[in-house]
Amino acid sequence: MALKYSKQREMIKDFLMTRKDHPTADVVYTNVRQQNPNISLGTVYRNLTLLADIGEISRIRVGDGVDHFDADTSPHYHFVCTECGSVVDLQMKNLDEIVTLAGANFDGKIAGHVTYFYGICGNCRKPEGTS
Amino acid sequence: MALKYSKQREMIKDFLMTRKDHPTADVVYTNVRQQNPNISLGTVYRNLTLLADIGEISRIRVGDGVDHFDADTSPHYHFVCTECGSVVDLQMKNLDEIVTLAGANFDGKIAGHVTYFYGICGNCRKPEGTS
DNA sequence: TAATAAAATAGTAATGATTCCTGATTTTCA
DNA sequence: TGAAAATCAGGAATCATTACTATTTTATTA
Repeated sequence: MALKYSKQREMIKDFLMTRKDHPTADVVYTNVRQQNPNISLGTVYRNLTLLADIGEISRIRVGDGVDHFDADTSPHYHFVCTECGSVVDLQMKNLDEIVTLAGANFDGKIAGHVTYFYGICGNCRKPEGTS
Repeated sequence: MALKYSKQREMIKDFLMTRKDHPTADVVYTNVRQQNPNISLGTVYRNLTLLADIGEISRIRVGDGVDHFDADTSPHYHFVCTECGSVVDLQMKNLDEIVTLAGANFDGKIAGHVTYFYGICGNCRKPEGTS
């Protein structure tokens, strides 16, 4: 079970760290392939899952049927554009206090929450040809 | 495009209304099949999507890779058990004010939010054999 | 009520994201 | 260096969901 170094894993992590958006496995694959044309899609998936499991990256699910990945593991919220599908970070305070609200009338143990916002992003909002 | 009556659609909606939990398409399928053994899985998916599109039911995505459906379309929040995977309703106030927080430092237009909570449900929390 | 157009169905094939499998290659460390 | 363990490439398999098509239902209208 001991983790061993892998060139591929390093490339995947490095690529993810260069991106402010939150690429999908397939986007990671096509990009990393430009440096290493032999890397396989399975390797990308396996390493993204591994990195997420050990907490070096985080997996983002925003209901579009595809997992996104983020090299920034600090807690923060995301916005999904319903027009272009882009996923971007939001600058806002943490909302952990809502867990208390949720637990008030509940007999289980709430460990955390998942929140994301949706709407039209700044780019899609601008009409065509507006400078 | 006019909607026509369909026995299958009625059965699906009726079944969903009897459930407090939030069944997946496959659960709907196996249950409705007890009344109508000829119904096809495609018909279940098509009608669930149609009913969700016209707002008669709602589609719930809680990151487990499977869509859940809910006959209660009023806005409310869900809890997902990380142990047994069950999805249940939470009794708590609406959190729409967080959309304002999210929009404060953002140049797009935020239309809404998706929030769900996770942890251990009341059933899974109880040790075996405890009465 | 019969004819007819539109919508819906059953059954099956196709899709797309992701995971699994296998034999070959790397990494690690004694 | 040598060998065990981890990782890889490539491809097959899985699983939820959607698409396709010939047939059946529903609704409308003569």
